[in-house]
Amino acid sequence: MADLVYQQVITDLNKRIMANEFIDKKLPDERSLSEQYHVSRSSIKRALNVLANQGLIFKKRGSGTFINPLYLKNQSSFKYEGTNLGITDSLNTEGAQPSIQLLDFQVIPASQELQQDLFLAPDEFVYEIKRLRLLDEQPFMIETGYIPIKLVPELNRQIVSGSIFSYVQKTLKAAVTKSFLSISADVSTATDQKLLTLKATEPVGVMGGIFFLDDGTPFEVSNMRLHYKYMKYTTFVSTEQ
Amino acid sequence: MADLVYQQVITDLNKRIMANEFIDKKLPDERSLSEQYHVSRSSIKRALNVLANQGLIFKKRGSGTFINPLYLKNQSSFKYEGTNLGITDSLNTEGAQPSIQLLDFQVIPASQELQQDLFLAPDEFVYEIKRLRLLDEQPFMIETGYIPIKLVPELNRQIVSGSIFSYVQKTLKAAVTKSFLSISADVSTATDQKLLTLKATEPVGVMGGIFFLDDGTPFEVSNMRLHYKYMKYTTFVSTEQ
DNA sequence: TTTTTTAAATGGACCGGTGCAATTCACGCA
DNA sequence: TGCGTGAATTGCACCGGTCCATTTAAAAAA
Repeated sequence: MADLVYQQVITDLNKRIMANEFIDKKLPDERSLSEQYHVSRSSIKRALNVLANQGLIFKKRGSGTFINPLYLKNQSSFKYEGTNLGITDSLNTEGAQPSIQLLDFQVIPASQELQQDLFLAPDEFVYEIKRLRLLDEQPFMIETGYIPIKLVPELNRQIVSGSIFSYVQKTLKAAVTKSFLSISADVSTATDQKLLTLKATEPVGVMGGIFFLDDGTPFEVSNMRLHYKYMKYTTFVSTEQ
Repeated sequence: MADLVYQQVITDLNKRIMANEFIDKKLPDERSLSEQYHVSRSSIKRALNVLANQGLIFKKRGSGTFINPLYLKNQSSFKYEGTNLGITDSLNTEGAQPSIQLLDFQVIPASQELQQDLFLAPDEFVYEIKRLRLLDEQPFMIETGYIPIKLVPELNRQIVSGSIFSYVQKTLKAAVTKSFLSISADVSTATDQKLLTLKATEPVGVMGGIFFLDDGTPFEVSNMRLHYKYMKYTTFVSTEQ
């Protein structure tokens, strides 16, 4: 992935953990790891912190560092798939073929709320992009996105029918790596039902997000309505910091 | 909160940011902050990293550190409330009066799935606790929790009618600080509709979680069905680490 | 004036260290 | 046998430094 020291340690520890090398569920102490890997203890700590934030290990002062047993026996319903922006560009498709159907594409003046969220002046314009996302022909998500035209002036129907994020990464050389995300549920509308092939009683999952570029520029406001069986957001939460 | 150096820096920077002290949305550089606060640059970096992970600031190498504008103008629909376990013990009640109604409380053998998730032997027992949570008399959540009896042998109806987590914190002196969390949506069942006063077409939000003690001991498996208007999970996500 | 080059500013990675706090464990005493 | 007590183990906070990559700005050249 990268040539950074602490990331190499992460990668290697991950391998060793998954290979069940630490039978007693206990990792070597930080000082030993520092010697084993020939890196400073700081770098070891950094690597371990990342793993702890992912819920893969637990650290206990005075006692040691231990592997989260639930990570090994992940035949359970819990399968944490690492950080993702909640966006389907980085979706774990698991063999299914993702596709996109463009519903609508136009340029409109930014509403007041969009002005705030995308940090725009009152007279600026945004693309409004409505898309239907499918997995193996099965529609699962209606996505309405708003992107300032000034950020990507040359957007067109063809680009928008593919992955916008990867297009941006190539042309602007700026990755979309951060987002505010809000997750809720809602009654399905007639449109939802038609597009997502839902029964009247079946709901949608709603994910709203503001996506940012590396440098903090708000890039897109997105509203996603998902077939309720396809929305499953999993995460590891820690109140410590 | 604590007497830790980097946390003091976080607290103070937070204040200064909210007080709009940095009019140009730019923070002093790390080396200056290090001098101002009379702490090492490492500690400054640590503090800034926390703030960056919360989405409050963005760092740009070679350029500086900038405040996320959306944090100041938070009159928008986005109001990020910091890390929480998704549990209502730490709920932002905002004036509303939370209460609990105990629906059911018994001891049962751990199912196979519970054995895995709570790391139990086949012959161990768990409490099954069904509770209805309300805000100002309005029921909003049906919660079914499973806790190994060996962890809290002296649990009773009275304790369970209040906050289990704060009871644990007092008696075991071990806080519940981490959780796997899974968020989805579902059609409401007849029971949901009755208890949460939902119409037949209205859905529930579903939050499933495994909660851990500080030391990594799986403490509780919880399944929560929420009135869909009360489920709103917000978070800041970054793919970098 | 415009372009190119150079230097300064600024965050990132990493090191190797000090002292401390929580836990564990062995040893000695009762 | 059981219970302290103290030493060893282990992670935590923090320091202050080196060198580097990226960005911006100033200086020099065209």
